[in-house]
Amino acid sequence: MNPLKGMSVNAEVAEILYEISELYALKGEQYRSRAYMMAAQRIGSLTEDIRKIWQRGELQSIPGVGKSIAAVIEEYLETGQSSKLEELREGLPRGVMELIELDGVGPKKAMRLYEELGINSIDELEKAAKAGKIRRLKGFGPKTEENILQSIEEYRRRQERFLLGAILPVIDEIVAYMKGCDAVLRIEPAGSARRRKETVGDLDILVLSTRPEEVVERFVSMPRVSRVISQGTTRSTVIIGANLQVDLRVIPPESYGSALQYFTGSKAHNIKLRTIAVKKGYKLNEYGLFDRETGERIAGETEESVYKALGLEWIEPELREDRGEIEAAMEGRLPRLVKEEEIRGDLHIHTKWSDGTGTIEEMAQKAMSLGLEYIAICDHSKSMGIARGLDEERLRKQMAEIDRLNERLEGFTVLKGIEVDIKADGSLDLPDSVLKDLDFVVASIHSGFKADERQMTERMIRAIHNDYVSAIGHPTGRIILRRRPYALNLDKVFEAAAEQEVLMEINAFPNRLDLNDVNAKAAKEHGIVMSIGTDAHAPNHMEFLNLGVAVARRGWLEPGDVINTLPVDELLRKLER
DNA sequence: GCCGTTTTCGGCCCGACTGTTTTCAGTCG
Repeated sequence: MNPLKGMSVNAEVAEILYEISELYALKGEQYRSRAYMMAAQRIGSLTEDIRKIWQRGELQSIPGVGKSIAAVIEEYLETGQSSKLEELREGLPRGVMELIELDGVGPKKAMRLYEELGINSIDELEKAAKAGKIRRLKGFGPKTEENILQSIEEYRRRQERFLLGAILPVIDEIVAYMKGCDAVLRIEPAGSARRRKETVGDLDILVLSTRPEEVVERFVSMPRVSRVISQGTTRSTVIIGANLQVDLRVIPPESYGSALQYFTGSKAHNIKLRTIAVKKGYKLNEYGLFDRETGERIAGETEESVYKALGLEWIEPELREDRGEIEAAMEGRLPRLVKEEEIRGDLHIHTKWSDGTGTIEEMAQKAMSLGLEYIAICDHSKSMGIARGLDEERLRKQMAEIDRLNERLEGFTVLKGIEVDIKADGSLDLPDSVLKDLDFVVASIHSGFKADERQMTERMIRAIHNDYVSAIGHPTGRIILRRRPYALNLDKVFEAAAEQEVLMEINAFPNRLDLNDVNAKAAKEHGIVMSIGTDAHAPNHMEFLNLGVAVARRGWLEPGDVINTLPVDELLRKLER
């Protein structure tokens, strides 16, 4: 059974290259390792199916892919295997790879543990550490041994990453506590949270202060800190709760912009930026942009000043993934990203009629309080028995209730909709005779996830060809950290959707975010317009709209790419068939 | 292994912190 099944081919190829990169790192070939890492990262972000690029013979046009890596990719696409990977794996027991998962253990230590003590698994490492064998190695000591044991403990209860939606409230908590210290002049979350990545591995908090020690002191004494990993004069790392790592950086005021830039990342984005700096005779770090010769400060107070001095437009944090944004900034063709305040409605709402907890009116009231102008009620259809899905009769009743409610509401519209189930054969769970009377039809797959790619793709394309479908709901079906996307040829799905002018949903529910950023960008490139819906099952779920906007922004979407930026009358005109 | 208005060879981002070292290597972000 191929563990990569269900991933896109691009993700499979990236995965292979990542593993090769890690194996080279263990062998001490850091530059070769990095080359594979860069190529993997870039391929994971490609919006075009890599098979197409290969068929055109243009693999080497991908930045970071040269002759050798192109050959690895080609072999993998042809045979589903990589002889280079096999070869590297043979040279090293699998367990050694496991060791570098531990905090504080990198390729060098892992290899020495393996070569000198024959350790090739985390379990063996634990035994050796408990027996006091680690401290006897040259360059290791009692402290390292103790840290290894602690890291093993953390590794075992570690949750790889956290949902963005779960992390944002924690950030608010930390910011509020830190503001209680008057040495804190300004505090800002940076890192992947600022980039609004769908999952966050750890938190980076940036503080402006002229009294850094006091700030660090406040930081390590936060209420939920369970372990202090490091505590310096300008920098500290702690674990809060069971396993959330939080990094603090304290920066003097004059370096605000460069520090914010630096700590926002991503790593790949920053490396590229610093390479540009080097070529221009500068040095870029968290304190500013400096002339390499004279040491003179060129920029640093604002992020804009740093980008400008490097010949770039300022780049929105959500774009900073080295997915082409630096090239776009050089050429002045960055997108004008859609903003949260431009979203006028939520196009995927559940109510008590099926498995939601709010009435239609409660959902409308909440939407109004959020400043929205409309919502689309999209309860489940009948085959979702568990969710009390609606049959035609109940749906008609709901539609009548919405009509009555709309008569009472001013400056707000409740749209009549449905989240209709796409059945195994691609037909829909409700007849056209009722779908045609709705304003907004979301069609989604909720069963039969195990079907193969061809079946799944055909099923979805058939649904796209229904005359009354407005949008495909959570198109890939993935649940972040839990369920892989179903096998689907998205390229073909997007082609059909573009041709039929069917929307693709960006489902904003925290553990869905489906389409994701890369797929949203790919859909845009196919000429598809997207709809953002929170899939709210309770009134406060509508606050997740910001997560959907985050995905859209990370997918380079502009206001015209998102249908809910339209006022309700224009929206309805667009949806007419 | 990749890449090129300093280069087709010789570089490859940069600094903080820790633990082990008496001046630095490894790791991390």
